[in-house]
Order: sequence, then structure tokens, then C-alpha cells
Amino acid sequence: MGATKESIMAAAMRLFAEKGLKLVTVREICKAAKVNIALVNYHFHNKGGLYQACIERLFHENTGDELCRIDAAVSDARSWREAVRGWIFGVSRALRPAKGGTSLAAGFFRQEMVNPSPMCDLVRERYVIPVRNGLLRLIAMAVDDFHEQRRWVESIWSQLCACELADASWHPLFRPSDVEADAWSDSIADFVYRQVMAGMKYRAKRHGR
Amino acid sequence: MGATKESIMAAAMRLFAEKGLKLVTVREICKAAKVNIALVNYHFHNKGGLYQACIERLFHENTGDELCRIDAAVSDARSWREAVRGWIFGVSRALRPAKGGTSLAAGFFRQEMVNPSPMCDLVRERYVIPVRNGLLRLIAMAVDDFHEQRRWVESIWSQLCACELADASWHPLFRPSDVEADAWSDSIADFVYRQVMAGMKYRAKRHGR
DNA sequence: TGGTATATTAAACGTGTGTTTAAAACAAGG
DNA sequence: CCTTGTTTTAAACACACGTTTAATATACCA
Repeated sequence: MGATKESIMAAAMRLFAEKGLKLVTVREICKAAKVNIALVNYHFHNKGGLYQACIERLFHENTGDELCRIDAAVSDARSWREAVRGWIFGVSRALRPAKGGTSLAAGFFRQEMVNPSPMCDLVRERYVIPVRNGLLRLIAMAVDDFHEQRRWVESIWSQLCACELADASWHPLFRPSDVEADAWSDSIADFVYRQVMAGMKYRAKRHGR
Repeated sequence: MGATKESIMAAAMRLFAEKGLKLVTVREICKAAKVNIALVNYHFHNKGGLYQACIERLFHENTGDELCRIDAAVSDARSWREAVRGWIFGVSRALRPAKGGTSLAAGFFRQEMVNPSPMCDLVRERYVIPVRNGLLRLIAMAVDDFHEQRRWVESIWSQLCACELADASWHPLFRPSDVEADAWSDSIADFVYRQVMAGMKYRAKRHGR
């Protein structure tokens, strides 16, 4: 892919993840990419096309890998407990910022949650629903009642997403100042895992794979 | 308050809660309020002034009451368990839409969480932090370790907020279609309550009032 | 009733938006 | 070298934004 096209996408990914489709301007993107304003329309047809390209890259290249890694962790697990733990930590890590920065996937997801764009359905169908269904299948091995299954999925999901789905200015409120962000996310994930195990009372049978 | 000023605020509250400060236009508000465009600036100085007026009304008139009701439920509780239950259901109900519509408080909160406005600090200090501190005090009665307290607060808070903080288009994913929204929220709140009780192993002593 | 402050109106202002245009710069092959 | 196709540029387009203006309508009291 051309160098300018690439630098436009890089700038756009960062800005869209931070502010969402509508609150980012084409001029802002081009300024960050050090590129002429007309090039967005030349390379991506229009602003929406650039956003769509960002979403697709995010899933096919980045988040797709994360998704597979979660599936792998669940499949390779030698017990139900290990599978649940794999799912929880997989999702938690996928939502986390890479290194002192901010997570692109979490940023897009956050914006689509609150102010959905035309791409929102694609995010739901191709990313959110498959990941959540993976957990639902696991929970269904230990819980019979369907509503109870749904409650567990909601419980786990919401606890893992909550902090990462808020703007950075909220983080001081959500996590202690004397703990590294990464360590805190791990401790949350572990907390959720123990919560599930306590709630289930280890009633699930070991399941082969 | 004048009739037109009132109708402007009513329309603005609804729209701001739905789309946030920046994505709502003055023309849009005035059209919904059936009022001339210039009147927003006449009555509220500018768009930001109108937004501020909405935030202040939301807290002083609506949410202030909800806040007091939560405090009352906690204070009147005859046991720690009852206090925790009162807090959980109080917050859950405060975030819920009134009647087939959408919750104004949850809408503003959602928008401020993802795309903070200049009013965000006020929302945090005057509403979010006091409510959360109420829970933190309760948890501290049963848990010694400070980080463990924080994890519990996060756990409870995130589960109660999660569904209400997403755009309506996400709701079908988050709650079963064969259950009333209100009943589902109640069952979530009860689920969270039982989760806390199981996790605490009822170790908290009864606390007088 | 007349006068004054308040409330409302239509129209315009300046600015920023996404997008288009037509010309220029560039790359590569015959 | 010239030609052909692609990429980049500066400038402008039409439109929507928040806000202002100056004129008009309304309310209220002396």
C-alpha cells in the first residue's frame, strides 16, 4: 500500500478511536498525516470510506488475531475452569492499550457503543457477538437456565469492558493511583474469574477437547 | 420560568442525552422546541450555557432526588446486607429509563463517559463520586484490603452501568427479548446483590444506624 | 393611552465542514 | 523525448454550523 495512503490510515485510526467518526474532521486527519486534504477523497472515496477501511483493517489484521488467540486459549484448555480463565484474560488483554497508549479496538468499540455509525452492525456481527457467544457456550456447560446464562455473560462482559470503555479522564476514578494500569486490569480479570468460580461452585464437569 | 425557555430546555435535555453536546445542533433543538433559532442565545447566552443549564437541572431537580433516595435507603437499612441491597437497587433504578423512553441521567452520563464536555468534572464530583463513595463505605465494613474494596466497587458499578450506558441499538444484544427491560434490570441487580453476598460470605457485622 | 422593558423574529454574519475541480508533479514504457 | 497513467497540489465549491444584528411584536405599568 502506498506510503501516503498508509499514513492517512494510521492517523485516522488513532483519531477515530479517540473521538469517533463524526467528531473527527478530514482536515484534522490530513494535518496529522502531513498530507493534502484532497487525498482522503482520492484514496478512500470519502470520509465514510476511510472509516470503513479503518474498521476493516482493525478486524482483519489486528483484532482478528486477538479473536483467534482467545479461541485458541479456550480450545487448548484442559479443563472448563482453564477455558473460562483463558476467555476472561483473552478479552481483558484484547481491550487493553498496547503500551502506555490507548487501545484502538477499545476506542472504536467505545464510540460505536455510544454513538453508533453505519459500521456499527458490522462491529456487532463480526466481533462482539462471536466473542460473546464463545463465553455463552462455556457458561452453558455449567448453567442450565438460559436467563441465568445470559446474566453470567453480562456480568463477566461488563466488568471486563467497563474501565476500558471510558475516556482516559475517567481512569483515575476507576483504578487506584498506586497500581500500574496493566497490573490492575489483570487483578480485575482474576477477580472476575474467581467470582465465576465461586458462583458456579465448581459444578461444571471437566470437558475434553 | 417562561414557556419558551422551558420548551427549549425540554428539547435540549432529550437531544443532549441522546447524542451529546457536540453532535446536537442549535437548529435541531429549536426545531424540536418549535422556537426561533436566536432564542437559545437570548435565554442561555450560548449553546454551552444551555448544556450547563441542562446538567444543573438534571442534578438539582431530578437526579438529586434519586441521590437522596439512595442515601435514605442505605441509612434506613437495618442490616449491612439490606444497605448493600438498597444501594444496588437504588443505582440500578436511577439509571433506568422512566417509561418506555430513555433515561436522561444515563444519557448524559454515557456521553460524558466517552466524549467528555467541559461539564464533565462537575458530573464526576457532584454525582458519580459521591454515589460511588457511598458504596465504598459499605464495602469497607466487610473488606479490609483497600484494593479489594476498589475491585468490589468496580465490579458492582460496572455491572449496573453496562447495559444502560450503551446506545439503544445495543440493547437487544444485552438483554433477552422475552423479558421486559425493567424486569431484566431488576434481575441483574438481584444477581449482583447475590454475587456480593456470596463473595463476602456474609462476613460483615450488622451495623447500627 | 403612551412608554418602556422584555420577548421574538427573519436575515445575515463569519467560520468550518466534506467534497470537487483543474492544473501540476511524478513515474514508467515505447 | 514524448506520451500515458497515476499521484499530489492549491483553490474553490456548496452547505451547515454557532452566533449576531436590527427590526418587530408583546407585555406591563404609569
